[in-house]
Amino acid sequence: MQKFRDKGLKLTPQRLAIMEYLDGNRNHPSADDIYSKIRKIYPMMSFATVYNTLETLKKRGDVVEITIDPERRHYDTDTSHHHHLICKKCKKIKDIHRDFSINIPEDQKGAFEVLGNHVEFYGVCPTCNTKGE
Amino acid sequence: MQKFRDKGLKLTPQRLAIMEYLDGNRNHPSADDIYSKIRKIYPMMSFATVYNTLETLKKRGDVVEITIDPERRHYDTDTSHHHHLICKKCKKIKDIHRDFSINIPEDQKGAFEVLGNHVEFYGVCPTCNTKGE
DNA sequence: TCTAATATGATAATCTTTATCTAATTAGAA
DNA sequence: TTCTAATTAGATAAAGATTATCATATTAGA
Ligand SMILES: [Mn+2]
Ligand SMILES: [Mn+2]
Ligand SMILES: [Zn+2]
Ligand SMILES: [Zn+2]
Repeated sequence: MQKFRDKGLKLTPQRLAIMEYLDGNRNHPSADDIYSKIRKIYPMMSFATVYNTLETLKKRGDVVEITIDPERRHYDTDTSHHHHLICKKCKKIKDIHRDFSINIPEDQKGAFEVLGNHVEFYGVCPTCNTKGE
Repeated sequence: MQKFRDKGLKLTPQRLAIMEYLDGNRNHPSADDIYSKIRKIYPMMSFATVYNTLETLKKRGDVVEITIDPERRHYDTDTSHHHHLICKKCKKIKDIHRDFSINIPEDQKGAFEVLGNHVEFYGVCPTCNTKGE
């Protein structure tokens, strides 16, 4: 938490609430997840502030945006290089920590400058599999 | 094209225009790409019909939805298993045909039923790299 | 030709995300 | 502690993408 007290980042109650919520959170929440949860405790929280803060944290590299759910964006506080497993039914996102050594064949890469990769595994989580039938 | 003339799919001029546009298209167009292009020739085309048709084609398995651009959904007529390379600047999407044998380590998979995977490579395409500087 | 089933498209509605702008707050200097 | 410049919050509007409604038009067959 203290790691935010620098680079001219002003600390406000709202930011602190968001950062506290995110700290150690491995659920890849959406903006709405964050807003809904926090407003219960801090009803003065605004949606705009959630987006503003996420934008700020993203720029600082404290949070990374995940494009894996077509419905909405999710945010990850684990900024290390890793991959994800998403449940097609409940959209729960799980981390996959493993360094797959995948590289694009030279003939397909051409002059494209490849900066990174992300593997999305998809399927059905144990919970949904049980409930389903 | 003739492959659509079955399973009770009614052929309308609008659908034919969309299918013709998609046939062999490797650009992973968005709904808007499709709509914008087609309306020049068929001004009677409606956005709703584009979405309706994409939904129909998706259900039939003739088209697959791609979640790689947080701004909008893209559609792929190549339904074989393959991966993508996206330019962070212009959002151009390129196919990567290669079967990476990636599997989730057992200890991380647990009881999760994994149905597939998709690798997203990202970087900067030659065009954007040149223009950029 | 007739008809049942299906599709179109105008329109409204919903949702997510971004933009604007003023009042309030923060951090740091004095 | 007080003051002030810079930043932030949040109400609100706006923008975009996608979905829902539903009356009208069209299609595929009988
Ligand atoms: Mn993660
Ligand atoms: Mn493709
Ligand atoms: Zn699930
Ligand atoms: Zn590019």
